[in-house]
Amino acid sequence: MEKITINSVAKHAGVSKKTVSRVLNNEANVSDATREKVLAAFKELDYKPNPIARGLANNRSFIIGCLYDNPSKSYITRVQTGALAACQEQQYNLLIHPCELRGQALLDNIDTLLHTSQLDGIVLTPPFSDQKPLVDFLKAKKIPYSRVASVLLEDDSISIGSNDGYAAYEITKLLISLGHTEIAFIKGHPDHSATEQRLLGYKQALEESGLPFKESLIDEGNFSYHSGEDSARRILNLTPRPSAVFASNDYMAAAVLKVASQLKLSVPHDLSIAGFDNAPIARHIWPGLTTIAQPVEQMTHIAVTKLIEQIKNPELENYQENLPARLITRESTGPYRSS
Amino acid sequence: MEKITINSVAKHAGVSKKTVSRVLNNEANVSDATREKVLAAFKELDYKPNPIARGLANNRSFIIGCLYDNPSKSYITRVQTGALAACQEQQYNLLIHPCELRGQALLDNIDTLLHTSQLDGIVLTPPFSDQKPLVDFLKAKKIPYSRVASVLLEDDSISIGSNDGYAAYEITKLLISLGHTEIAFIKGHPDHSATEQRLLGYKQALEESGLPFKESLIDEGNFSYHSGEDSARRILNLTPRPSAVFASNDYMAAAVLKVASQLKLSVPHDLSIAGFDNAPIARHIWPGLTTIAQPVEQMTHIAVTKLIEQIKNPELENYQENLPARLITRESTGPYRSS
DNA sequence: CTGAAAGCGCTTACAG
DNA sequence: CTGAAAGCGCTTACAG
Repeated sequence: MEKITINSVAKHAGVSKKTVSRVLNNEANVSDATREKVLAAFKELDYKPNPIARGLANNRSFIIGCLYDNPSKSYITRVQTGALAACQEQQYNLLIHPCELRGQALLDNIDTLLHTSQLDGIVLTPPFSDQKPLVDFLKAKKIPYSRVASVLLEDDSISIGSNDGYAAYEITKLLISLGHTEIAFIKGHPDHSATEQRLLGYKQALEESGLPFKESLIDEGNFSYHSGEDSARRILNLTPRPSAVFASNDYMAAAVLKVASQLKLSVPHDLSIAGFDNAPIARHIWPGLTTIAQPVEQMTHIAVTKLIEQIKNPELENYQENLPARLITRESTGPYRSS
Repeated sequence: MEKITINSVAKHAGVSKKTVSRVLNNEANVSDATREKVLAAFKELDYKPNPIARGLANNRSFIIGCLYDNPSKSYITRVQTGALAACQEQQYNLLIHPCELRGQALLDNIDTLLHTSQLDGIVLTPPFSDQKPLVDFLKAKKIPYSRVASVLLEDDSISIGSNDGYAAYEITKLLISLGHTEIAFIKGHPDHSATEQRLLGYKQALEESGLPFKESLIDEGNFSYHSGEDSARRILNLTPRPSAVFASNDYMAAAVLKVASQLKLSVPHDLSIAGFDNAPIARHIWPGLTTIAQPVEQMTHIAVTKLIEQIKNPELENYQENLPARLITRESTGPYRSS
């Protein structure tokens, strides 16, 4: 069978290919009768426009790039799900680009990506979304981008956030309401702005409840399970031992649970544990983790949708939105008991 | 700044654009002197060929599609990692396409994908890689494809496998060598051919050791954590209670561990548990899971590399390879003790 | 409301 | 070994 192109359709419908193009792009200035004829031809010939030809004529690729560097597979999958849905709705393709923030020559890497894949736009996920040099680079190159981030900058870019600080505040408040006063905190990776936000929420909850902030209860993690194990060993050997631990993500919280088990501590009887992210592991371990669920898919979906809208219409003003997170209470947190 | 195209390079180097094209594609029949001149021009102008224009002229997109439908995020990520690496090595882009095997009109979905994204080829991961109708469809459409699969068909397609049956045999043998005779088995999702392969390996190990195969010890799962919980509740209430459980993947094995904890059974003292896949959860829970590690990234890498080679040279004969899996022993398995 | 021309940045024949 | 022409399947000006 021969190839069905815009020319076949034009011939079949008895119009010029420019007219076919108009119908294809939903342009005005086509009479209803003509439009009908062309649409009928589309159906009869089972015509599918060639996006490559379209791209060349338009100087567009209809491809959005998605940048990430995250140890959590479930987070990545959620980002992809949201981005993919938005792309499909608008007939765009999604190109995934995992890469290391700390890798050499990030900007070179991105520059090459932009050229070789001819991206029309790029969506930045944490920690890239908080990288000033990267954002400036894209701005200078005039590449449309949008950010899925934990902080809304006073930037003029498209950013979709979720209030990490407030969520951390809420979960700390929960621990306090259960009677805990010695609450350890495990920090995340310093490259992520969420790390600082979550710590701020923790501090604020303590302060509001009149509890002292103790530097000795703060431990450095980096979001990995392994770092959580190390932190847990240090924290659970403190005297007095904290009665609760709030880890900045669920992997580290799961590691705390493991170390607690090894130390024969019963959770939540001897120790309450809270995490962040609602990763699958939060419900795959026992006891399940009390944690924070963010609407990651939805955030990414909006970020990509707005990005494509801006690509189609560069005049569009920028868009910022903060979506709410949700506290999920499971079995890993319980009332304080003196030991 | 103006755009650098093949014309700019041709002018700069003082040759025709056809000659530039030859250098670009590493074709023969270019004098060394000319080649040098052109290469120098590439550098001086920082020329990057436009893949879209190339694609249109070639009737190629330089895009490979990756099809998957898998509940395990870590598996998906591993597949993507391998596929992405292979694509980048050969200057291809990767398009991810999660979709439901059981969804309505799979073939329509794929047909649309092929057209709207202009894929040059497609890599099938389980369970798609075992779908005869899908494979036949691609063959009829003459779309190059390759399979990452648990079974090598006597098919003429590119397939990269790993011997699931043998791995399941090995892990069952391990349990038997530890003294277990009542070993329950939780099956995976029926759509995956791995499900049957793993059961076969289990059976073979029993048989070889002179142990009877008991239908009552086999439970239906579907690879999800939830199904593992259900199976575990049934299995751990059997009389006599099995002293070991081999679950067809790690999520179900983790669920068995959870149910065992709830029933106050100590692992591995009262119950040994083995999984499959070496998912992150296998080392994130305590005790860690004895399991099987397959070289998923490597399998996918080879599958995509061979696919692209075949796209570039359709004369190439098909390629089949089986990679070995590896048994990983952790704390969840131990010697049999009578209760 | 409709169309003929030129062009997007490359490559495939075809000449020489 | 090198190049001028035509074309890939669309779209953007420009006319009418």
